[in-house]
Amino acid sequence: MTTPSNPCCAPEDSCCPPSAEEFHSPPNDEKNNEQLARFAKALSHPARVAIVRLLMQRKTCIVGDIVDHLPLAQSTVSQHLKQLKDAGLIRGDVDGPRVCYCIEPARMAAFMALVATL
Amino acid sequence: MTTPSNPCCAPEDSCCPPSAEEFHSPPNDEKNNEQLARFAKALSHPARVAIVRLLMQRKTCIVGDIVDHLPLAQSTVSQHLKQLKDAGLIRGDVDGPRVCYCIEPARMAAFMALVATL
DNA sequence: CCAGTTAATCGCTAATCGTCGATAAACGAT
DNA sequence: ATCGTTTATCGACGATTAGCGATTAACTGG
Repeated sequence: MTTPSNPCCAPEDSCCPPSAEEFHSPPNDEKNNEQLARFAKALSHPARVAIVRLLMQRKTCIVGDIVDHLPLAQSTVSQHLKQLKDAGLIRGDVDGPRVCYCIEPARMAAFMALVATL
Repeated sequence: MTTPSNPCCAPEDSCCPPSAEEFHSPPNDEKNNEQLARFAKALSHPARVAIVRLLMQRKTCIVGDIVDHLPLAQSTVSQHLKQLKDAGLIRGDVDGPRVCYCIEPARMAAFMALVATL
């Protein structure tokens, strides 16, 4: 067991500064399909969907708390986080001994926009 | 090579009658995550995204034509179609020797709605 | 009935995924 | 400097995916 529900960041003051990233204009269909597939693959497992939901609800970027919220081993959760990070949907900032994950809003918007183009 | 771009159905008069399926009210989060993951997994490959796009554009439900539009073997395309069908995103109606695939609009809407809940 | 067309299924191989326990790496506190 | 905490990474294993050619099944037209 880890620390008993100890949020890594202040609830309102997020540890992840908002990255000012803009959504680029959509390229050709080919690239669009690949990008959408990449995003979709990142969300193709219930645990990863749950993680994204968790990060959307709690703006603070917990990480050990995520493990507590899922019925999976710490290493497994870490792998899921890696996949989400590789897809660009979340970001992980090192904060002392812990790592704070948070949503990458621009990428999330990009994903939703791509879904809307279907 | 198959028949040279021979649409299986009349362009405007679709061979797939509109199935009057309604979108059920969203159950708990657990189920939502699983359902969203299922949809996302179906779209987690560029070829399957391309197929869905194709079926959205051309309302007629081609099938051999899909193979002509993708750089994949017929058997591979058939597997992708099966996955999309298993996820409920598309439907296949037998029309003589051919099979007409088309979008399942209610499921598509359900997917988009789930994505919007993130 | 037979030949041809169309799509699905069957093996097969290589690659990736999901999961875990164990270990390593980074850090704060003592 | 060492210890405890936290997270990432490393094997290992079984399950799944992606791809193909070959075969089978279903249907139509002579």
